Amino acid sequence: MSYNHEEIEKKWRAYWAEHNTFYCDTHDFSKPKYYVMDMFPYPSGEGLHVGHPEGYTATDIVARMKRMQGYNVLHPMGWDAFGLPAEQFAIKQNQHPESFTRKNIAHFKDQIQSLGFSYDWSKEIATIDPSYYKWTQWIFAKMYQHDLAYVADIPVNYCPELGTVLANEEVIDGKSERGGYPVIRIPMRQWVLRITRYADRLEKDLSSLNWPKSTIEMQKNWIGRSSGVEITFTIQEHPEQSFRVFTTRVDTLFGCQYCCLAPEHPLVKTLVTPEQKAEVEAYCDAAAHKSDLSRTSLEKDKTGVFLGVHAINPINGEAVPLFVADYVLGSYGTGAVMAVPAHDARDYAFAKKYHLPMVEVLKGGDISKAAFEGDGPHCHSSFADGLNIADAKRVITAKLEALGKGHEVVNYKLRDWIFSRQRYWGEPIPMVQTSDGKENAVDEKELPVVLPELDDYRPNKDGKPPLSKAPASWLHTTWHGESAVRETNTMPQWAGSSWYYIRYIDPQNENALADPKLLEHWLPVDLYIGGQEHAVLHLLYARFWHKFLYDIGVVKCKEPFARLYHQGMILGPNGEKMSKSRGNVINPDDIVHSKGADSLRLFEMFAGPLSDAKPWSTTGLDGSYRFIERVFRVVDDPTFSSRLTNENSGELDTSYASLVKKVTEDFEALSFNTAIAQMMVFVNDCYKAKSIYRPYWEGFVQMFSCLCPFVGEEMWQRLGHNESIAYAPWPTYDPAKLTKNEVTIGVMINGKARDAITLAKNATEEEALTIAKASEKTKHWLEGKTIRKVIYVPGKILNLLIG
RNA sequence: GCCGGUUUGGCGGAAUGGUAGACGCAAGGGACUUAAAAUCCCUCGGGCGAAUAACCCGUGCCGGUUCGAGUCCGGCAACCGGCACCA
Repeated sequence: MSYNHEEIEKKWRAYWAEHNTFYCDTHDFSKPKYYVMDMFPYPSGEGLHVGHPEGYTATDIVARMKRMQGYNVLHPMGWDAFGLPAEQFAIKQNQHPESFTRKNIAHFKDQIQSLGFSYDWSKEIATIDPSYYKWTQWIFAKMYQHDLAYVADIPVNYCPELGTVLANEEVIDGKSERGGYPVIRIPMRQWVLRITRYADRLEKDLSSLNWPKSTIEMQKNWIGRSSGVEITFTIQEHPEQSFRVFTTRVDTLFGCQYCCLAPEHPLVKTLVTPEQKAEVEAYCDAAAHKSDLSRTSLEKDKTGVFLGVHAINPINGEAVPLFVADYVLGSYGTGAVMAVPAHDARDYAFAKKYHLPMVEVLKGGDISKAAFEGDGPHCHSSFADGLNIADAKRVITAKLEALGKGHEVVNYKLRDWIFSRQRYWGEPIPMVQTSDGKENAVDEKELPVVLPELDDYRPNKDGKPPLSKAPASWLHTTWHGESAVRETNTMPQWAGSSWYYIRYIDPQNENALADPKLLEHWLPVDLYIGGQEHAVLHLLYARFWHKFLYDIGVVKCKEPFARLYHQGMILGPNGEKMSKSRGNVINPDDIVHSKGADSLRLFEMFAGPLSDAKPWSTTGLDGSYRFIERVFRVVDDPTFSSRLTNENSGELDTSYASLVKKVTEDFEALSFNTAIAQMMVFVNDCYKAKSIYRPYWEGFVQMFSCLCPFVGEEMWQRLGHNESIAYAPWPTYDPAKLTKNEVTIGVMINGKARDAITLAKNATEEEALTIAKASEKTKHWLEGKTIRKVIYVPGKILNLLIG
């Protein structure tokens, strides 16, 4: 009998299911809690990808270790099940997207269970369950009541050919991803969430998180906090009129040569002179029809039109021309800027194009060649002359404040979140419009607003949502006795994933998102692993909802995910991203069948650091399989198992202590590849040893079972245990066994490694020197030389400087 | 352009500032076998060499700090990811 992965995996999968091995009693507060979760998958028709098991294995290892360490571990899984592919499938096949989605979920679940993850399936949730989206809708309704949701006419990507609105991700270079038809921007009624109200907290609280630096930076950049000064300019020709600009470089105010309004700025229409009117209107019309993309793809070409009026610079009373220019964004700051050609690259380009003057107000560059954006002493700046940027900002701001013409402000790049989609397969937005045109949130007791069945899931040609064709019995309802019409927009896919970590804690609760006591105990999530592609959107949206729930007292902590980690991609064997078109896709089912789930898990963890992209390697997978066989042989093959003894000869003491220490630390640090390397070292040592102390081998099997749970359980049973290995107490080690009395250290001569000596760990410098001098190699190097200096670091190095 | 990350043998990768290359893959050799597979053991950065003798070179490139740098500091390059007229 040898290692038969199929038989072993089948046996233990059934055992875990039958014994409910991984059930987590969330009400049991007697043990410390550990909440570890994965980003839940979208159950596509394609089935599981080999990338999925990577992150899932990582969380599973940690979950298993924590269980053995005595934690009450919550390790759930669920389904992010609304989404476009199911809707498109439904349109094509003219059947409800739910049946397709449920089938995919069943397939995903079977695949995931074949991989031996220790999920507590009693916590399983799907975002498409009405019992789940009831609470997604509840959160939206609460947000509306707290003035965080509003309706606005927002330009959307509309594709006339397809007759539908598209998400930004579905628009590539101004054309629809499917079909390649032109996409235009037209305003449409949309629900919007006021995430901007949370911009400061979303930024500030990033510092409290144990998250990858890159992700924190991405979120910071996305939020885009920027502090500067708002300055009021009055119009020379209409002294009663004024506008405000935002600048981060108030120190250059004396260099302002013109000002620009965005085409959307309300003053454009009212200020423009009759002579300029035609040209300005044509310019603004053109800008309005440009998509964001084509407006920004113009990049270097800065254009604008003079409005015929002038603005007065409050710092020196100078009148400067006022333009409309589409390089100024209507949606950021005040929608107006002061232009300092000498010290801003964009203003420089614009001034060059229209032959506008420029004045250098800060020395250090050459403005005949380019704008100078560095620091230096100011000039042509009156009382700010000679000051650097920071000091000039201070004195000029103070002056503006004294004049009542300026004050410090903070701006954010972050925009409000367009939350509605003109699609069928999403959560209905729980709003109704009464005949007075007012928007009203559906009462909690009326939730959920269940998606109605439709005859036809296609979007309307006019871009109206599919739900507008819902039966009248659904569309027409009442609100507090008044007749009302239901909202037909649905929520984006991000909605359900913005709070699912809360629902896992208490998934059956019918009266609340979850029991408050449980929430207080279990949140935040201790470890959250998923792809970096969610670094901004999902992770920012979830933080936003969490902070809102904090504000209304639902959760007690400020952040949902204390520790976050991103797994790297599994690349094809050729080192390229896996894709059907490249023909380098590896199917996990094939691997589970040929080499077993344990081999797949072990390989993916051993291939390299968790966060790195790693190429698939068939020979590497074979290596993992061989290692499992090598391990299994110790209990399975009598020539090895006969070496297991109950008496400790001591020969594996150091190796075992190193193993336990290293594996415990590395698992905690998610450094699985090095933990596995140490396990291999230990197994190699066991192979060489005359006898293997049984408790050491059992400790090894426990740690190994976190990686390879099927074969781990099998070995545990063969070692004589009747209970699952999952709750066996985590191995400990005697630190004294780690400190060998003798160590080998390097001997350096003038900083170059020349020799190695073995000596007592705590040997003195004199002793080390004596031993080194007795060594042939060192003796050779010292011949005829004088030792000028000795650097001795006990246990590390002996460096002799000679001359 | 800006912000992050990466760069170490034939390959994946190890190295609290202390003998670079752990562990694995591939390759080569040996044992076992009638033979093969499997398994077990050994070798395996480059150069010079008969050598598992000695020496020299070596962690993308150029400099610096240090007794000592893959690791710290300054500059540069290439690649990957994100953002991109945000005033």
